[in-house]
Amino acid sequence: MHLRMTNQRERILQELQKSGKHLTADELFKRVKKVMPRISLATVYRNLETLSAAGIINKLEISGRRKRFDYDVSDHDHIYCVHCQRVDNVPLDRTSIKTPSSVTAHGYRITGFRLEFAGLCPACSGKKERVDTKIADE
Amino acid sequence: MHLRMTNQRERILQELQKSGKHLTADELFKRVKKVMPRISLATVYRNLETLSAAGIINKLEISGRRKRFDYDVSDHDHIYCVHCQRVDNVPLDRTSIKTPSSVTAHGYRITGFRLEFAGLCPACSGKKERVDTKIADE
DNA sequence: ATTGACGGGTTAATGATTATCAATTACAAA
DNA sequence: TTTGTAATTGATAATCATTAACCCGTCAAT
Repeated sequence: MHLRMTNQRERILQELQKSGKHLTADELFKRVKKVMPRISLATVYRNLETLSAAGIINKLEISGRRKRFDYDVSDHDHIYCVHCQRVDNVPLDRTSIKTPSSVTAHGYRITGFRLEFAGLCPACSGKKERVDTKIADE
Repeated sequence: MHLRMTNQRERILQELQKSGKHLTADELFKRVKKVMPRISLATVYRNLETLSAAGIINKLEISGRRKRFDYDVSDHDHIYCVHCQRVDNVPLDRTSIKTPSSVTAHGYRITGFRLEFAGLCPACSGKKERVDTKIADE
């Protein structure tokens, strides 16, 4: 099952790579639109789904609502800003995490895990001092 | 800042505790409705938000779309079934996870982390054999 | 040329959650 | 008690992200 590289599919992929960021479908749509004004948002969603299903890109489901997509498919974890929703990579030693035994996991057959850090990005950390109290009980 | 315990607020809390599960707003709504038929879904959403903001219950944002609420506010991680969405606790030693330094985390001020396991619950694991292939590339 | 699968664009629909708003209730001061 | 004020409720509309439906165009194999 190899997949056809259509113009829009390729452009979506290119823009994601070029950005070097973890973009939402909507953000990517805006970028691609600049170069392909007639592209549809549905096409972006469809192709992001197709591409991630094919393992070419990575679909991230971070806390909060919108999915983000990552050109980097290698194993790594993420950190997101609780204030501006920005997402960055966290190069971390994942080997420290021991998969719990089936017993402790109520008999589940474990297929994977996800580690995600939360915090304030440099920009938001600087701007807001009193956010700390709000973050504390979140 | 203490919060007023209204009838509906208390009942929502009670039902969540009684269930012993990780329920969605909607599931909880159905349960509470049996005993308070006039309660509104919005009231359930509002109070779950209020209660979790006050630290009385825990709001879980697991992969996927719907939020779930947990009566247990102690530090623990979760596992969810990729097939039926069920969520269970994972008693795990969280101390094994080292918070990355600010440097590796792009200068973030880290406030917390979330570890979440995915898998097939006993029920779904038994029923479906060929799900494995589907799960594999997800 | 014909067929048929695959994408694409447009638009409508869905599902979860949040916002709005008028009516009601709780509580504290008079 | 009465009254003023603010919080809370129920009903409903709105929002947001995502997906589905639909029809049309393109290209590759027949």
